[in-house]
Amino acid sequence: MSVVTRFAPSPTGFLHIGGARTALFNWLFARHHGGKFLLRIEDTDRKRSTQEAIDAIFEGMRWLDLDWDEEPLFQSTRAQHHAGCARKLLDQGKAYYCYCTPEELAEMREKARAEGGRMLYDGRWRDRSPSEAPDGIPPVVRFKAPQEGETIISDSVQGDVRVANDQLDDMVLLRADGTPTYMLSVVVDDHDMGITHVIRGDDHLTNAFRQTQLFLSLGWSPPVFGHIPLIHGADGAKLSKRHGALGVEAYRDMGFLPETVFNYLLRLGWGHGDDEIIDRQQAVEWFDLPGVGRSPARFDMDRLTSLNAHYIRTADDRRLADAITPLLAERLGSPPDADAMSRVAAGMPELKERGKTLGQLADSALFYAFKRPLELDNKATKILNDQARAILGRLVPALTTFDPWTAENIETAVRDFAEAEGLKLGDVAQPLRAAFTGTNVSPGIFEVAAVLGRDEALGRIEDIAD
RNA sequence: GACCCCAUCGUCUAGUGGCCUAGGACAACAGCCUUUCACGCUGUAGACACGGGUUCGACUCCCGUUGGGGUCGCCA
Repeated sequence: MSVVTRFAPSPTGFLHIGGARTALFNWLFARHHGGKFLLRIEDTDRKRSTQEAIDAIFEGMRWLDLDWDEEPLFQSTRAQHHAGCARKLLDQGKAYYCYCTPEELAEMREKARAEGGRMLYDGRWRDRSPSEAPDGIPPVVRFKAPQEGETIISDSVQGDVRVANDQLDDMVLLRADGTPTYMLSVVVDDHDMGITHVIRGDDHLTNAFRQTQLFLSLGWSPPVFGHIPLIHGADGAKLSKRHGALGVEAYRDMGFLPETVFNYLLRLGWGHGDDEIIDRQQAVEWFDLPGVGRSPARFDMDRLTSLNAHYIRTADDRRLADAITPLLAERLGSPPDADAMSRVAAGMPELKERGKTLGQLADSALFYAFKRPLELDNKATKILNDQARAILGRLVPALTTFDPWTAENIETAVRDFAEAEGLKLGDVAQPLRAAFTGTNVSPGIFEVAAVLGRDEALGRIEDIAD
């Protein structure tokens, strides 16, 4: 059997981190098994669905490079067909009209709660004749669910889960206005799309029972379910806006690389021995449902950040320079010029060892983009006292006597100078750093000097030296 | 409240009855390296929720308790 999975978000908001992981697992599972990964937009709630949300979902998927097969299916376009399936059940006596008013249902739940039972529909119209229908109340169509026995799903993640059928009520298939509900639409679409594996959040586990019954009632065999545990916030509760549950684009904007988010999400609830750094190719090869854990995982920003530091360190220099260009422009107040950017690119091998996010990377690269004379921060000002300025003044001639201008030669020159002057290397290096960068923290100072070039380097020294 | 799910270091996890004096990673702490900051390296601290079984032997299997989570819409 060839595998077909799907990701079916409802476009009522951005692609949040939990949804992204669901998409990731579906994508991985399909790719691992050489099957198809489909996308379905569940926009049946027209009031809450927006084009912005649809765009955000597509964008998030592309950012993570989760490519889908075939054109995305918009569920709203299939409403007629869904309703037809409900009528078929009606004709076969597997569904019925219910004339309860919302008030009546509210009262029913109120009573159930008071009596300590489940807040279920009591099936009061299940066996009543339509001739008893009250005037002026448009009915909904309810599914005539089995009342005895139990429903079992063999979940690929959770194992066999069973529930007594009397714990499940007759769900609404068609609303009073004739539009299909989520329960009906999902089942019909999953069937029509040939979905073999439904991988989704654990919060859908109870829906799986009802959907299984519906599949059976329509004469179809249900797909294999895999309910993956939810992602929780640091406090252990379901990730919500309260916890800063953000869209993937928010993580992009915070300076995280897509491969970081990919790797992080992958390791949340799934593991492969002691492996931590796993690229997409390796993930496709290794991923499978039996490896997915059953307990919820908490979102950990520290770990995400640490992974990002790793992926920045190993990323291509040119790509990083391009990625931080807009951030530099923001900080400078205008786009960095070509000279500035070539220095930034040249300095990238050392810079990327230090930045944990693209924002930090931009901050640390900023001094390369500055124009002379540099503005000194407090630390640099403190370092550049009269004595330090005098030292730098005497150092200048020593920096003009050798070629080529390489980190190695610069280091030799500075060390020789320090020795000749009876100074510790730090007595020269720290003032140099302050002069070159305007601050007290930077990559190795000889590499910085080399990247700046002799003219720029000497210029920056002369700007502050006596 | 009812139903369902879950339970190993602070966090993510390895572990599928003996390889476990429970391994790795992040975070924490100490140190080394060093011109600063990182990186890197070394080390320290840190967990099988509890109670019963089953077994020659349980982190691993069963039951209960406790704790956490999810679901109970004419939302998806």
